[in-house]
Amino acid sequence: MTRPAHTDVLDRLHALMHGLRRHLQEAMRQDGEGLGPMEVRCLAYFMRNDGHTQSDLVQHSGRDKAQIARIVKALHERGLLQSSPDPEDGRSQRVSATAAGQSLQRKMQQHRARFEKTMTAGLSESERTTLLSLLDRLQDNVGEG
Amino acid sequence: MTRPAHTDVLDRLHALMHGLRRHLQEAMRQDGEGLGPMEVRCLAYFMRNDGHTQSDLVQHSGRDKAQIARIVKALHERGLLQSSPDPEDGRSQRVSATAAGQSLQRKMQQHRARFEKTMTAGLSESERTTLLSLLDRLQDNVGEG
DNA sequence: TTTATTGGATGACACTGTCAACGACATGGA
DNA sequence: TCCATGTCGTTGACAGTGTCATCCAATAAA
Repeated sequence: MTRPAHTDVLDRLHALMHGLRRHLQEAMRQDGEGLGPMEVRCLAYFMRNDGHTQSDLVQHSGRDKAQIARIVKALHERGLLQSSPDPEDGRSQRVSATAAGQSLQRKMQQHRARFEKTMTAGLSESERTTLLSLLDRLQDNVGEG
Repeated sequence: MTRPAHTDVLDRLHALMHGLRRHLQEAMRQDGEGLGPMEVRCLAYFMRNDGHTQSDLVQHSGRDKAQIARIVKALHERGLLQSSPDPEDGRSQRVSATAAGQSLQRKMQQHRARFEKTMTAGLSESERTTLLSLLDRLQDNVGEG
């Protein structure tokens, strides 16, 4: 008899992410002016790292630079990000969030925080810590390939 | 001073899934005849639930029926799934995996199991159990909306 | 100066997820 | 029986995401 499957963690993670995306995208549509999750993340990055470049974000996030370039462009066109040429490197643009971008990002961050709180409801502080550390260890195991 | 962010779990899960998708898609390209992850899942479902219908899978997975329909169709055209009309309901098709589908799915399942093993390397059995139970509790918290 | 590298933009494509609409069949009630 | 309503499955359309390859301009290295 074939064993049912040693993929419990995988299955759980997948199911969890599915419900998670639905929830967050819902919230973003209501209150996020139609921004996608990645756009929110990108905005958050440049709010926390004012004046960084696209490349910085590419390196930090591990995402494809094409994807980042398009997201930055879209946020720029919406007036949520602004860029100024890097005085030390003519290829780079130093990116930062506009006032509108900061305001919107704060609202989105509250959404995310509220959602995380809902998701982790019923977990004690030590359970939460345990979960975080376990997830980090999984991440370390798949990080380098 | 603004608090850094109470979205640690969210962030971890997101990062984890990103690396995870890359790994699995890589494996599927090598050894999976170009099947997408969802196609593999779908195939696995009909292998474990022989003779079920598309609707069963829709209900079980929570996915959109349009998505399921296209995946089933694709797998059908590749000769990995076969369907026969339901004698009790002229609208339904009873779906099952062909021999080729079963063989391929077994290979994919091994990939998934191996990957899960890599991912959870270094976790003791009790840690693994703890992780599963914590993930389930998160799932419960977001499951119903 | 010539060459290699890097930041960034763009095109192309695949996978996923979602919504709307449709045809075919099923079922309940008038 | 006939009609309304609901369900199974199909298809079209579209948005978001992830990836690869290519290109330009500017910089750094030879």
